[in-house]
Amino acid sequence: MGNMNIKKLAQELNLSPATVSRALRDNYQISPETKTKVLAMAKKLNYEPNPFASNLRNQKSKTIAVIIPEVANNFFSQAINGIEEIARMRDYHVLIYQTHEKSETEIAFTQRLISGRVDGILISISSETNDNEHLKEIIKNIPVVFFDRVYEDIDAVKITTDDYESTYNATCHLIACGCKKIGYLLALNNISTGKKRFDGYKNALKDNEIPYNSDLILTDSNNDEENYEHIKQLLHTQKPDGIISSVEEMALPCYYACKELDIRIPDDIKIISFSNLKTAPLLNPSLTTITQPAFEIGKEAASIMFKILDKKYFEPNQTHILKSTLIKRESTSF
Amino acid sequence: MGNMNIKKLAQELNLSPATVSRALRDNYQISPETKTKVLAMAKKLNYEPNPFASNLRNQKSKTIAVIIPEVANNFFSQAINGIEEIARMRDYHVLIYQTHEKSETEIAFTQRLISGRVDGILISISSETNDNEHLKEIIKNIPVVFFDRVYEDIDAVKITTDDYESTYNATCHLIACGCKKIGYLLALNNISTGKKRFDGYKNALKDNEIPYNSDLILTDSNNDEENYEHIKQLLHTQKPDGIISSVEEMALPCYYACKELDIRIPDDIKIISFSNLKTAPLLNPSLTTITQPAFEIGKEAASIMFKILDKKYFEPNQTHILKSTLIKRESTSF
DNA sequence: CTGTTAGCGCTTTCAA
DNA sequence: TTGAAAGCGCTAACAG
Repeated sequence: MGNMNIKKLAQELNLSPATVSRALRDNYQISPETKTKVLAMAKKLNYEPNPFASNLRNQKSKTIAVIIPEVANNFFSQAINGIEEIARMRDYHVLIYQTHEKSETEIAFTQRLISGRVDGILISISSETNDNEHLKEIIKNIPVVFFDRVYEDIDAVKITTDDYESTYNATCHLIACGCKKIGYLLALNNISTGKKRFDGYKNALKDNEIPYNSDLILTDSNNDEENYEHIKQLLHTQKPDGIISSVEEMALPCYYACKELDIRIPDDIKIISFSNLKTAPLLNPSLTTITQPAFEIGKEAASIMFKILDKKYFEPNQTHILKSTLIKRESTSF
Repeated sequence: MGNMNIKKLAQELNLSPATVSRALRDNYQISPETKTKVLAMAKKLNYEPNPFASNLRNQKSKTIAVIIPEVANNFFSQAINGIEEIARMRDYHVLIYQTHEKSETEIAFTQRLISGRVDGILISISSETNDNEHLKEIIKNIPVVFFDRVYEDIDAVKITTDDYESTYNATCHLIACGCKKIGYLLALNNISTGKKRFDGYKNALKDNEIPYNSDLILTDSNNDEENYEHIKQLLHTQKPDGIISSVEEMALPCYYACKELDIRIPDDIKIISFSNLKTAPLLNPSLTTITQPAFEIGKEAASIMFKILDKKYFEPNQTHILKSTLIKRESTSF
């Protein structure tokens, strides 16, 4: 029977399209009888309004975009879960874009979105990024909420966790456990998220009067094998008795390397990592983690986006900070 | 400067909107000089065509929908990764919908999509589902590709893995390792995916002349705590020497239960599970897994969708089967 | 309470 | 090679 549309539906009912439109949108001007008739016929004929026509007419899309580095990541997939949950409650649609950490891809996506395809953008920036002119531009036209990985120098709402405190506390914890030579696996060091985490580590050392030693710092090389070799080297040559890993992706090869080098965790070395790995307690031994409330961050970011869209949000540049949890595992006993 | 549109852009260039439109779409009728002028101005003014206007006009959306049970799942997040990769190459947009295993939600989503909001739908069905009239309906209007979790009785393209062979081989492997009493953690038993996996187990037993014992079968109860208690009970009362888990979500509590009950893996019991957990080799001991090529399934599903959209696909009801891998871990030695 | 009409921004005949 | 005009399906003014 081809595609249904409001005109055909109106004909079927001997009404004008306008009346049908109003009835479907539960407009107060329409008589109850007409409404029920229209609704019944719409259901019977399986009518769904064409969203592009409405979007074009209304200049809004009932859609939000989520730009993230990677879906297949324990943090981001949980965050999407939270975002989608809120969006569904509002009958909004969710578009997903992965940058794979490439600044170029991020720019291309944001550029495409200035067309009005979405009512708002939730973004967690790529680690490669440093130039953010594209976002400063787009922010003038579309509401943007940053989450987890944010630009410090952009005026916008930001949802993060307490990156600085997390590593500060974790480092202090290791020191309290007797560690004297704590290595740091550094990632995201181009962006504030990574810088804050690193600062937390450095300041914890300073406050505990442990000298900072750059030989104990290993920077992510964005190449799995290379990374693994570097980690092995660090463990072998420096023999740290503690490790703080700023991302899960570096903690895991560190685990492998310890196995290969016969370094016992936690006796020879204690490892704490940012991680949202659900099986952390099952690892051998358990991974002590700084766990971010990923799901809640997603929900919070989406909720605030809807407040903005509803014009019910009045603190345009506020940063909301949710707390991460340092999860110590019984089985690892630290 | 408000929102740019093709009319303003045309004015700026002293051309008609029609010409500008053609130039932007690289129409052969337009002179090269005009094209370069138009392109330059479009870039300068940050012009992006309004997608809703084009979609309305062209009756297509450059968007595909992905309907899945859950994003925060190792299999599905990797599959999305594959889908998004292919979509990006074609400048397509990807909408994500999570059913959370609820049939009702699945129906609501598909219903909303008959409006033409998307050019195609990739779906992995919810485990709760049994009625699929909604999909039979929608399939008449929009191309649908099923992946991983499919309806057997719907005529459509399907991408799956070799569910039957996977559990058949895994079970044979356990038997070859000396297991005589193999339990089965049953999930997805309403849908063909789960049924095939279960059949593989049962037939492997039969072919090895091991009697089927329903006391060794534990059905997923959709409640984490309840599940955990049931698993503990199974382990305690039946004392199986092997376990096949049809989903990762049941293998992990089984691991916990073994720890609690002091059952040694793999000495007392050997566990094999469907799983796309990247850290499986780091578990204590390593989890032997049936690992599905999640990323490749996503890519394959998306590729075939685009062939369909390009009218270059001519086997409407074909099922494509990708092979899973039984990954044995050295450290577990089985 | 309902109908007529115009227009959202784009593309595509048809005409020049 | 370019322009004028119509229309995709919907909704909001305006009119009755």
